[in-house]
Amino acid sequence: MNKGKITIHDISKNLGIDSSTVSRALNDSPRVSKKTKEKILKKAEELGYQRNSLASKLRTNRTNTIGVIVPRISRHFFASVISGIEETAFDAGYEVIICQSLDSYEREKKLVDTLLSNRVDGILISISMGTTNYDHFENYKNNGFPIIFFDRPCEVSKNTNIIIDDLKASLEATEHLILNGCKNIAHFSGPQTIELYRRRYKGYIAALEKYNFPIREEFIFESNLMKQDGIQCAKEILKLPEIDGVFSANDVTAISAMQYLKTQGKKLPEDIAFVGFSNEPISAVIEPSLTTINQPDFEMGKVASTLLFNQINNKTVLNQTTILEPELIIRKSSIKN
Amino acid sequence: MNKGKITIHDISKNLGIDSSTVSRALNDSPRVSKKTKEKILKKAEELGYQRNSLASKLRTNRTNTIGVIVPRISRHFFASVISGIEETAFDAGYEVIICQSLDSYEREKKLVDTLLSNRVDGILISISMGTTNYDHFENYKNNGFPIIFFDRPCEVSKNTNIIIDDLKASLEATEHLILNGCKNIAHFSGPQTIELYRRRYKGYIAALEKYNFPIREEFIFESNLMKQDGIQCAKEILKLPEIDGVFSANDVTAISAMQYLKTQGKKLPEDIAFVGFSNEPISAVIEPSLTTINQPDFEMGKVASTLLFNQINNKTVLNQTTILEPELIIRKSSIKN
DNA sequence: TTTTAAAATACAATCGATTGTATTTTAAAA
DNA sequence: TTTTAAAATACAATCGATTGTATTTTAAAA
Repeated sequence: MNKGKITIHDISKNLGIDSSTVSRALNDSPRVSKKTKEKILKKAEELGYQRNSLASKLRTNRTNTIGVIVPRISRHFFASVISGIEETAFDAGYEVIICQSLDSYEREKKLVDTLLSNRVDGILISISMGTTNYDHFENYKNNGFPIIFFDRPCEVSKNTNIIIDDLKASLEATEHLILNGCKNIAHFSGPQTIELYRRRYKGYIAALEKYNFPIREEFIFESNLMKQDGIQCAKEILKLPEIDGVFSANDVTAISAMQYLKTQGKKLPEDIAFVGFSNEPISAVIEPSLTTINQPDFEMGKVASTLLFNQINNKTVLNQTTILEPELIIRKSSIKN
Repeated sequence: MNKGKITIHDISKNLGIDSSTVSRALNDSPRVSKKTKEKILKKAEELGYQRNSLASKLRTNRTNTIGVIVPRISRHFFASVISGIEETAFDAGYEVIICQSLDSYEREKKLVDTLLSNRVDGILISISMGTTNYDHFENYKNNGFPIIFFDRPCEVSKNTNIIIDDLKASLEATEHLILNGCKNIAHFSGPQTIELYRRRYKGYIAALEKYNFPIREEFIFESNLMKQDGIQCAKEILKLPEIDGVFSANDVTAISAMQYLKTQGKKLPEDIAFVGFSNEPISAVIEPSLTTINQPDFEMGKVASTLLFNQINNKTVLNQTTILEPELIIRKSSIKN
């Protein structure tokens, strides 16, 4: 029936009140009398009026919307960051548009474009693994558009980044293996094009150096840290029987490696101890349960969004890196009795 | 510097070409000559023009955007459904706005409202656990607005629902426990206000009836199926030592119950066999690995979105339920040697 | 009761893109 | 070279809400 949506003009005509007054009434402006407001609100309800945000956003040049781009929403870490963002956003009266880049550069670029054409007030992004070119951010940053990078920072030029102290956490994780008797510790590393994995790598190296352990290139396995990469790494490890500990740059790879090694008759943690990174929910329930680094995910979301809202409202761009503290969660996979 | 965004009017003035021609050129209309198009495209690029989707959507009364509301994006099942939706949407040239209701009725209502005020062309929704009142859908449905319900259908009046065959799957799951020697099978059930959990409950009952097993009320535990509910259920089970099998309406509860029972010295599956529902990734890696029902998640997303796009474009509302086939994945938790 | 200030409401322009219609330009036909 | 049809471009209205300014109404003060 009622094909065309009800507009303020319908209410206006219906009541013989100018649409500007209707608009002000619906926005609870003090310029409209109580009596008129009530009449308008009642009629709006009656006609099933629903504000057209597109028109409102176009006119006011303010969308009260932010965009969030993460590699994948299914990752527990990102889902938690998003929860943190949404909580802050809700309180601040912002809408949140969630997007996943699936770690593809092309997709990420397209998403940034779509968000901007929808005139979001700011963007929070954890850049995709496939991204090595940052031009699509530079343009907008130069115009003072608020973009904040979290977890996986933007490496070029000055930006507002929110990261965790990967280096320190990785050093601690590796040190923990050393203190638990590991002599030959391998590292499952991610793509070195990504700053975050370089920091984790550096933490591993720093721990070895601290204890005067030799750095052995053949103990370092670089991959995309997917499930199948873990199996591949595990196979390589079996060729190097002296390896008695692994610090993996994420949980997923550690877990798939562990599962494979178990099928090959390895005893964990007795033969090989493991420490992961991220504290995926799965880590707590596998056997042996995985020692890992817990990241302050929810907090990261809150911090990132709070900073973004500040930038949006004060128009002050900080270009400053905030570092949050992660925490080593000790479980069974790293304790050789 | 360049505070105000570039519009077609800037290009228009800059080249002395009317803005309508600029608009048509940017949309590759055949009404503009090749030469003019090239000139306009070049200038647009040069000025860093970016279309204002808000204005475009307002004018055309078409947003090419759909909204998706799920209880939580972190749930593997929903993340996969979303991937399916996004794939179809991408091919069809639609934007997707992802929202999570966190199983709250209030939040869900607000999200529906926000999506509609942003004039999405249609909505895909898996209703929240907290939702028992469906008025917020009825209004819009009556106006012919395309809404499709998936996984957790809308129970009132006629709607387009896409569900899996929960009853059949639950029957199979329970039957599987019976065939593997379980004599006293408990059921962890969800809120009976939700159709989906009623169907799973019915499947459980149907299996018992098929094999002439008595239905014992004290073996049926209703909860919200969260992690802590599983522990609670496990505690109850310990008081009923005759229970030798459990069919749980989701994996999360099954897993936390299993973990608790293990700490209490129970042998799984020897003492108590388990079958879950959902095939969460975690199910494959716990010990014993959990037998469960795999739902065609990605496919559900594709089917739901395809149906939605049809409704949007043909204006034909089907009000028809599509039932997809789930699959029993047999792992170790249910096989008593 | 008249004057005046304040309160309430109306008028009109605007945000940026789109689109039906009118006008101008170009090229083909006479 | 003039006429005519087609191609290209310009004009102007519109989508729905907002907002600065102008006008009208109301209520208080004189």
